[in-house]
Amino acid sequence: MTKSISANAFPAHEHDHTVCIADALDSAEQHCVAHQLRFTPLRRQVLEIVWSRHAPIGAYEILDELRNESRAAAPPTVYRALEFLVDHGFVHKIESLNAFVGCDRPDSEHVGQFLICGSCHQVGELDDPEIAKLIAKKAKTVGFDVSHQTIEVRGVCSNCAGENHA
Amino acid sequence: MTKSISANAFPAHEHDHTVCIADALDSAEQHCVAHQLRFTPLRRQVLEIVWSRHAPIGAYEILDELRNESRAAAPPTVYRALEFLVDHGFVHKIESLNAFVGCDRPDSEHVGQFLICGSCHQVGELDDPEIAKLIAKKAKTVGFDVSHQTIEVRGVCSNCAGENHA
DNA sequence: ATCCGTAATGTAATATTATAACATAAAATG
DNA sequence: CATTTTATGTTATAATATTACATTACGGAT
Repeated sequence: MTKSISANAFPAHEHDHTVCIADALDSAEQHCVAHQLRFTPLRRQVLEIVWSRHAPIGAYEILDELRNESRAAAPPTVYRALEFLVDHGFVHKIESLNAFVGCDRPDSEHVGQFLICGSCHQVGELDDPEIAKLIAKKAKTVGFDVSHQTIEVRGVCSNCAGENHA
Repeated sequence: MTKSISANAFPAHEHDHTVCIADALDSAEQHCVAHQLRFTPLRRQVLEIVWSRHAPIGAYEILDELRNESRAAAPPTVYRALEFLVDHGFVHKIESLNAFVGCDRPDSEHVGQFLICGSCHQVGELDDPEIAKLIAKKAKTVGFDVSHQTIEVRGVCSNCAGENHA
């Protein structure tokens, strides 16, 4: 069975963040061991900060958190850690927000399709091959050969839609 | 017949820019008249600059052009004109580039799907309802109600793919 | 035509996001 | 343990975008 939505997509608002953060860090660590990547303290720390927010976080917010955790840091510190995390699929950049979210599926070569809730500001991640294929196919009809897709969708998640019943 | 790709998508590299720029300005002007929008000299000038590039152009590049054309200008001048142009569909923002491209179809309520050529840096615009519908449908399966889609695709356009024959 | 209210633009300052360049430190490799 | 590479520290600056407030131009009422 292929999951078409990430495990971290719009968890119930009350869910236990500590567990999913720990899972994500473990998963990243395992992936790094398996692929001979250096999961340094800084990279782990940045990934933990990203996950802790559980919503898109800006580079300078990460920087503030690092400093709160009494780590000497400047912008390049953060951007370099993010570059590593993005390159290896532990984090995605949301272009339309200039912000970053954690991804718990570093292994799959997925094209993230992001669902950005305008109410709770959390981001769910679809990884639907049908969407990717349709786009590639349509582009091909005009002779365009696709190498990468950026898909970011605004709207309202189910948790938030359900909360207006008052 | 519904066109699924914009007239401005990847014209031959030798095409006559002056004509498409003039067409776009005329089209924008007509739209503004019809909708009681003020197509001021500044807005026209910015739109013309955007179209002249015929590829994504940054706000500060527009600013430089304005100044070249001996118009007093500061960043807000540009960003406000762009806001108007984007709001009314004369220009789209390419989020992944922090840059802007002209659109020649202000009327249609289209969700632009942008094809960004990594070689010539031009941008084609698909406006394919199937893609939009599929995304909305897939999002719905996880309870997400879509209001806006940002779709930006990297790759190589047909003109550029054909140019490597040496 | 003149006044008035609104919308657009001018202007100065500053916020936010991101990178360049070079120095230092830590780790992997032979 | 010496060497090479990779990662991080540090300073400065580039690139993108907005806030706040002053001024001007426009559109509608009289």
